[in-house]
Amino acid sequence: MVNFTKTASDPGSRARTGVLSTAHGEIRTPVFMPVGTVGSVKGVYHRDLADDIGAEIILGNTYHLYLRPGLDIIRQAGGLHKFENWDRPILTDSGGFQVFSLSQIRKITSEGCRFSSHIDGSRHMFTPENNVDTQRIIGADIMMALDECCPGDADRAYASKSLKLTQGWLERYSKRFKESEPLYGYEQTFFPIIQGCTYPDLRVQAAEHALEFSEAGIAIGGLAVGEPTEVMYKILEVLDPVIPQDKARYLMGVGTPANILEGIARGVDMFDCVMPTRNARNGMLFTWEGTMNMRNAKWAEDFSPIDPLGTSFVDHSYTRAYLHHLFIAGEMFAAMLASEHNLAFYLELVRAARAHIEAGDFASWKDSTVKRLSRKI
RNA sequence: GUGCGAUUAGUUCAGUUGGUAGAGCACCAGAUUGUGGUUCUGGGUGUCGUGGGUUCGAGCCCCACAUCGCACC
Repeated sequence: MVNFTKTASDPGSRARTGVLSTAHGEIRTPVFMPVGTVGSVKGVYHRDLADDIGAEIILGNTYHLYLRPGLDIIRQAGGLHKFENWDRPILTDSGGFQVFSLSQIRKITSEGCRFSSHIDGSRHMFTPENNVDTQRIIGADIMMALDECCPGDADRAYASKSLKLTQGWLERYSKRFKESEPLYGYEQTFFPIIQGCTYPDLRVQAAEHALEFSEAGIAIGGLAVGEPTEVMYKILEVLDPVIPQDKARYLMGVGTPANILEGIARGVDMFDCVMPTRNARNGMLFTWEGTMNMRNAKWAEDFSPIDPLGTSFVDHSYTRAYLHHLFIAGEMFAAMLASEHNLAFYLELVRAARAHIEAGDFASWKDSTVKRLSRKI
């Protein structure tokens, strides 16, 4: 049985620690989940993901995996865990966000969403029912409900209409989930998603509805999609008292190191974001002292370690000058080293947060840390 | 040795009837939030080969020289 247990709370904030138990192992929260869209965390060995970085769970994406390699291949492989050789937990996003962000041609109705593939233009449709079936085939430990991600600047009428659609889909998704079985002999759970855009009353209504379908956890979607950061924090504060303490809270797609600490301070347990890996490929490193753009000429003759405070082996095995050279030369090794560093930093960040929550001094630590993290060096 | 062509940003090259120069790439910066190994934004970094001449004014016209390329002897 997939379940969440709260283990400690911080006296100065809403932060808490917990354990989410799944068939593929326990996840200690707060946690950051590296994104592995198409069955790979880009540029990182699974060995390093587990042992060097310390990832306890990674993501896969239903939209991408459905289009390529396709469900037949994944079923033949025995599920995504076996296919990509990862024996720790996996969470799959439903693909609702990708239909929103990637597909040029899409039509959303109460039945589901029609879209055309960004790969070959072929036409497809996701319904709540076939989305459950698809995530059963992928075999994720945690499946995500199909939802419509509302733009951050949507007006109230649109946000309200969109929310109703998401809620109708959720009811059908939950029904199909209960009526279906796992394919590979281990239990799966699913998280409903709270939408409602930037409107507090819609968010509360959305949370109350979604909680009816929540098992171990619940997700907060539709944030960090164009609205100001303060608005996102405000929504988290509105939702915190509405969600019971025994549900894991997953803030989807967020974010910067500062966003994560502020999210933890507002009761969030789980995060995922492409930022550590995508920005790594563009030469940006996150460190305890701030961000570094490794493409900048100032690193050309800096023969000190990549990050003296870093926990990854790459931080101490290679110099800044070398990494700078690799980026300027366009070497794929540059993206690999930077991705390894950034993910190791993100995981160290949430490990440190857990330690400070357990020590009871998270709030003050968070305030001083956020300032350091936001600098440019 | 002779003839022809070329010489403009780091590089490859544009540059109108003469009005003190632009583009791609590179380079230098910035962005990136449920990932299309992307993408986007901003920045011109110059002794127009050298020295003379014509002209109110020359990257452009004239002369000489230098260097490179091609062809011929």
